Amino acid sequence: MLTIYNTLTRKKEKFQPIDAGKVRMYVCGLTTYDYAHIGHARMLVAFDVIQRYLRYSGLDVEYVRNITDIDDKILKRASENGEYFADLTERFIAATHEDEASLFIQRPDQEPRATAHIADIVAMIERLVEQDYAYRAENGDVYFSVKQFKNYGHLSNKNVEELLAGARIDIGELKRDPRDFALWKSASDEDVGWDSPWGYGRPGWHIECSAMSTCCLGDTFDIHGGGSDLMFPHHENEIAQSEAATGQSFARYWMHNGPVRVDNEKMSKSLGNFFTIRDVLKKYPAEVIRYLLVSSHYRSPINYSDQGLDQAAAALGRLYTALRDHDVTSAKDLANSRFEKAFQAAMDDDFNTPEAMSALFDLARECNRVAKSGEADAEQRAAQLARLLVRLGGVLGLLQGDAETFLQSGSADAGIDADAIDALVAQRRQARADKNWALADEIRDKLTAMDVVVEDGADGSRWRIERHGSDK
RNA sequence: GGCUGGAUGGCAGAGUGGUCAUGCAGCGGACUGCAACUCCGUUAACGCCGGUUCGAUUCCGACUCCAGCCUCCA
Repeated sequence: MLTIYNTLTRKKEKFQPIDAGKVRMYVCGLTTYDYAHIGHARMLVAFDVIQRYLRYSGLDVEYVRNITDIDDKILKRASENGEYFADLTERFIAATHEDEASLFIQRPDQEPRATAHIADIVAMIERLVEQDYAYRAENGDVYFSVKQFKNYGHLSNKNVEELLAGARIDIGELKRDPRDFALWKSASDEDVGWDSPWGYGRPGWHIECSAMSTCCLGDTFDIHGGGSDLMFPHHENEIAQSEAATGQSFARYWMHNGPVRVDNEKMSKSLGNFFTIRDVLKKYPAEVIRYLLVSSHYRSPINYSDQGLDQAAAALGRLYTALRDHDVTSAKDLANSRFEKAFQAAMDDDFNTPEAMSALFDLARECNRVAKSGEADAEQRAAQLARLLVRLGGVLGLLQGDAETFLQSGSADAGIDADAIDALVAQRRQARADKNWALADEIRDKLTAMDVVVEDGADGSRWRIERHGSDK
């Protein structure tokens, strides 16, 4: 039985979809004016794993993740670059899709863009205005009236009165109440914008998610996700807008992934302490990054460091080592093994990936043990275990590559010369055949200097790369 | 200040009222020309102070420290 930690109640709850067997999930995606960083990757991977596990569990998933392709930061950046905003966003949407593919993140079922839903946004604002939940200011801005919505602050546990005390009151304020937030921002004719009943302008940030989620999934749906930093005010505002507009309850389960930290501070654009996905891909294989992101529980903060990536590489290497030499594709697919049960139990407990991973390591050990047991059907059984390892790894988006390829891969920039390494290994094999141990050791030292580890087996030697990202 | 969440062995990171997390590292052994890989065994932890309990790292309370949100942010 799947349980999910619901931010709304601050408790783990039994997951019961609105329609049996079907899950509708909306996740707040990226604002596309720059390359995605590891903090974004964390969100993308977390919900990718969730989505994969829901499907693995036999549920029919409709996964929607939006793209914010119009907002102040986009316009500012486009203006700085001297380019049309849509050229900027198209470029970074394409770049982000590349990064997602690198990290084995599956595409959502729908990926709505704000600019393609202006009519839905306007329609929702109209409903809010009609019901007095929103009002037009003198300059054409439209604001949501927070005090009109009784449940405001429920998700983030904010006291509306205290918000008022702390709110900034700008000079020349157009809002009736400082807590109110913009649904529609007026724009001058030369700015990017769309016509609306309140004049030329563009949508506020929060309303797009209300409009797109409702549009794609209905007034009420199962799961709404996003980074924990979006809880307030973004998600709080979404709830207010959506429930005010539709009169229906909005999302049932709210899920928030934890931040990525660098030196104990949140990685963020404003702090400037971020590493883009592409930066890190130059130093480490994509799967290592993904492993790092899955090796902590999705709600916990995760620290980003080269040391962490090195450890992730070592751990992943262990799993891939177990897969070597086994004919996975033709092996029988094991069902209902104790390993899979342990994996499921962990994942059913609010997607506890670290614990699920421990089941994978137990499985890898068993696979190694069986393989060298010397029993008659050892290889066959080991291959079955390996196949299971690949299948369960796949639920986490891991272990889908060729084992030898992974073990012999470095970073994109490592410049590994496999031919040269093979040549040295061949020389060493001859030296060993000649029992020239001095020469064999000398060649091994050379390989070690190249970050290559040789492993001598009964039927020849092979090699793998030992990664030391922090040394470079 | 308000609201969240956290403090676990050398590092990372789960979890549990009394018995194994797991990975890396360490130690002993098997294997190996020596190693590596692998296997077997093994060391080691639960911020601080009280309380509940036969027994708490796990429940409750205080304290200290850390982080996130309260302003754009995954």
